[in-house]
Amino acid sequence: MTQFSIATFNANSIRARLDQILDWLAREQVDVLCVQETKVQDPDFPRDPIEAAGYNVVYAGQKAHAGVATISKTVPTLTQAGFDDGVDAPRLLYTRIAGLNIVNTYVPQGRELDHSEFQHKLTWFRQFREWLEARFTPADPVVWLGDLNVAPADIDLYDPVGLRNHVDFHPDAQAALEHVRAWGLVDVFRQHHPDEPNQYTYFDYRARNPIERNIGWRIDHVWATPPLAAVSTRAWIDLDARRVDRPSDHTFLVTTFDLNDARSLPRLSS
DNA sequence: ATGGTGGCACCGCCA
Repeated sequence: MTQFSIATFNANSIRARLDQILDWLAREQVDVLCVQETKVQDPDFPRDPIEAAGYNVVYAGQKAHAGVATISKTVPTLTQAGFDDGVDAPRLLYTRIAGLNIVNTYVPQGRELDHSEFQHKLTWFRQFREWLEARFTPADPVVWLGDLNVAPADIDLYDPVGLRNHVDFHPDAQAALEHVRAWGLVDVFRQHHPDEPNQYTYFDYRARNPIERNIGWRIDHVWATPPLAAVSTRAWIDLDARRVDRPSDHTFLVTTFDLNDARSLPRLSS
């Protein structure tokens, strides 16, 4: 049984986390790693060391903020950065790999409820659903993953009461994310871990010992269309990859799929 | 604890 593994990681600067990423790839041997917050403009992207490690990489970035990259063992047959208007290029990177439509996104965080960036966040989700609708149907093999900057439910963060009005947990943000889900997506991590608490992908390193004190959020996600979710075999959060000497605040989130079970995967051939 | 740390910019901004 061939397992196809796809991971996501908000690096908060791919140059600062390059050693961590290369070490992790060497150990986990995933087929695809989607990276967010690369924080580097394309001419300065560290593609040589990634290719030297035996991986292909495509990327769309800008100076200092946002930016996405998709690292893969095989070369994507299709690549597109950003929405069609080209305005949001550093937040969305679409690739087609092994017949799967892989959408790597870094959703706007939103800053504060009364900030225009929060409206941008809500608009972004609506725009993203339209982007999906224009290209795919829920019968296609589509996987959407990345830093989605929303904890979908109370179980997905450490203090659902105190953080009710946080931009990553506000009902408006949850509804905007739900609007995308309702197009036809399944939370693959939750599918494998229903009702399991304390499964977090983000630990704010402004708090002291956030992992030990469980100060976490599940805001990074892997969502898939039903036929693809149906052949997912596992999903897990890799807390061990965190570096003590240079801690990242997000973790690696990994999902595997059994692509040999292709009966339910129409249009899988690339 | 309305702080805290970390990254990259440039001497503040963003998360």
